[in-house]
Amino acid sequence: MAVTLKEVAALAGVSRSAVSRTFTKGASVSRGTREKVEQAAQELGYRPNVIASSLSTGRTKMIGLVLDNFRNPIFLQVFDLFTRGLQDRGLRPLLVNLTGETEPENSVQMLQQYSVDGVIVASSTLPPDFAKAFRTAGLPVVHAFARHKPQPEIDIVGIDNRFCGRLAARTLIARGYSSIAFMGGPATATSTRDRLEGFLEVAQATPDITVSHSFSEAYSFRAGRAEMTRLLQGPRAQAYFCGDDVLSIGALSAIASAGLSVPRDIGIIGLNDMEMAGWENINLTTIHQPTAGITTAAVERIQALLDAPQSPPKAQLFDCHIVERGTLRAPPGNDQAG
Amino acid sequence: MAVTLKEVAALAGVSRSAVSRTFTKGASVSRGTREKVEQAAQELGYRPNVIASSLSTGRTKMIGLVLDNFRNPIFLQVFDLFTRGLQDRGLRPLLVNLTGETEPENSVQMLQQYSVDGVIVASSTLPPDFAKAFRTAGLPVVHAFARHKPQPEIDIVGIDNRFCGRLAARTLIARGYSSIAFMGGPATATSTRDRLEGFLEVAQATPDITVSHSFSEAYSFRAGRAEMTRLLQGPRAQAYFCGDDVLSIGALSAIASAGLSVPRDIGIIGLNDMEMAGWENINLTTIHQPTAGITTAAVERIQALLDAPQSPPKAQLFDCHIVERGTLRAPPGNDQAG
DNA sequence: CGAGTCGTTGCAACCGGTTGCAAAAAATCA
DNA sequence: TGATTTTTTGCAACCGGTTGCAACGACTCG
Repeated sequence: MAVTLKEVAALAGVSRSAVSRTFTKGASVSRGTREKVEQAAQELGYRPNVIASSLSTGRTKMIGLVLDNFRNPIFLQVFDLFTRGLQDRGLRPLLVNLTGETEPENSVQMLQQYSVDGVIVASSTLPPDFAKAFRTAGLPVVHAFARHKPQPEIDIVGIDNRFCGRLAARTLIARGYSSIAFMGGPATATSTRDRLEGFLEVAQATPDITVSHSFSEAYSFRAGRAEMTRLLQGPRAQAYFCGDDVLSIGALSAIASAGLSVPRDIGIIGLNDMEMAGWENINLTTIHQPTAGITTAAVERIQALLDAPQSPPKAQLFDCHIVERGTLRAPPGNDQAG
Repeated sequence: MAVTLKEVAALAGVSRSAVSRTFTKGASVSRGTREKVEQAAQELGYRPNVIASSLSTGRTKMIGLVLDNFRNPIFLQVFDLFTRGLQDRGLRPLLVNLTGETEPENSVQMLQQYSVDGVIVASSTLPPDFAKAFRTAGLPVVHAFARHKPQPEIDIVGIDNRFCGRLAARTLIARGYSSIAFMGGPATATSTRDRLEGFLEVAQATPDITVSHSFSEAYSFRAGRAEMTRLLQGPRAQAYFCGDDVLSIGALSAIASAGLSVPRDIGIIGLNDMEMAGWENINLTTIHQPTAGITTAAVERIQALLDAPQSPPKAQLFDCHIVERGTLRAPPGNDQAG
């Protein structure tokens, strides 16, 4: 159906090699030949077939994009950033939806069958070994939103979740909350475990602070609402660090349903700073995760790996900071003028 | 790097054809040969390379998935459904992010270069001709969330937006609102234009009803909030049909910021029934769009087209219905018991 | 036991490109 | 101008598979 190199060669009156060379940059073609070929190609509407050329070159310019979270709206943005970032560099995302799957083997085989040049795993919940399976199979891989490790076995880019946990605890304590809690995502998620660790580290090192924690079933509204509803039935903390924004929003709705008010009765701080957190009817104080920086870095890193597959893995960490909105009370001694 | 057919053939002591045939269902191989080959393949960890085989078979099992909206959370669900639907049928989504792009040519060429077997365009805002470009180029295509047409030139699956407009108008009128308005998405979106038409059709045909309309800049929270803020500065309608849920949520936040209450002061009805609409702190009355049904139908249709590329295009329409929540007042004469 | 069937197998060509190599053509130099 | 170097070009093999075809062997049947 599509026009092939052979037809172009015939029309231009040159060999197939000549046509191939005009479309391979850096190859040696004379001005005259190039013009004849370009003319013929133009006329026939010829475009070289990437798939066919990949057989000899070993490059498909396809990148496997592996995702396992399609519930959290933040991933829509992640999606957008990844697909555009790849496209802008002439790479094509071949998608793998991992929902429910935890064994890497299937994905590895599938992506190998399609000869992708590399793989980006975007998930904060997958176990650290997951991405390693791609590397073991010989595929360049970078794990975005990964758990931090000083000497990683594969390339990772993300945030320091323990730091975020500490930041949250310090912030709550500085606001004068003396009874604080962490309401995490799923107990199995590495991101949640790390955030908890950092949170406890600071809380337990500070005198006169009561700290507790619990987990939700998923990083989702429903899970957050359910967990906060449950928490409100017992003795409650003064402020909660929720493992994620969407979880926070679920918690906020549970609090509202219980007839309580934020930040008057309870303080909430989230993590991610997703777009919704800034919506006026949500107005969530949260820790900003630089999604754009992370995705860009991941794309750049995978591209670098294509050229130098053997370069030693490194970890790239991005800074997080508090975005002040309306779900925490002001620091004590701070006159709430206005 | 990866194991090839040749190596398996060598280890099994058979010809390359024999190996190929054991992995091609329907091909003729004796029991003995098959066993030898399977044994060898197992041992080496061989998987046939789809890319290579596509050269002869003309099938890559890749489907181009073309999207242009990465702001509206409903598309995260659409994404999930499409990628899983395709995967479940052994197809692979190759993603095209169309943000900002309106010319189909680039996407057509790109997807042709990758020899995708078919294309799914998922957008309610693209002009009807967009998807046609793929068909013209010889690629099977189905347009999901497309504008309805009785005799389409390409396969479409979606909802009847004019019907939804009429349904919204009838609902508002039945609730006793006498001054109603449509707050649409972008004026260029076909979905918005059609919803408006249906809305006006009913409103104008009903005596003693005042009707008006306006457009937002995009299907987004910010656009909805901005437009409703603007509307509240003039004489306002009693109830608004917003072109989309996320737009409705923006409108709700503007209304709250203005110190007004829903549904007491203003009624709102949305469209989509995205997950968030059901969140207790949003609780939006809306028209349900059967996203799952649409995506499933689109995937099934594209698969059918792979086998019968010449089958005449058809339009598949899905029914919509009202989901009653808390942003419209009860019908008049209906005692609000409870 | 020989002829006729039928399922199995390998050869070789092909899918749409790329690329090493050697021959041909063009450019450079003496 | 002829010899030498450099550039351009086509041939042919290859990337990893598939498939038409003819040869082969086993099996059936008369």
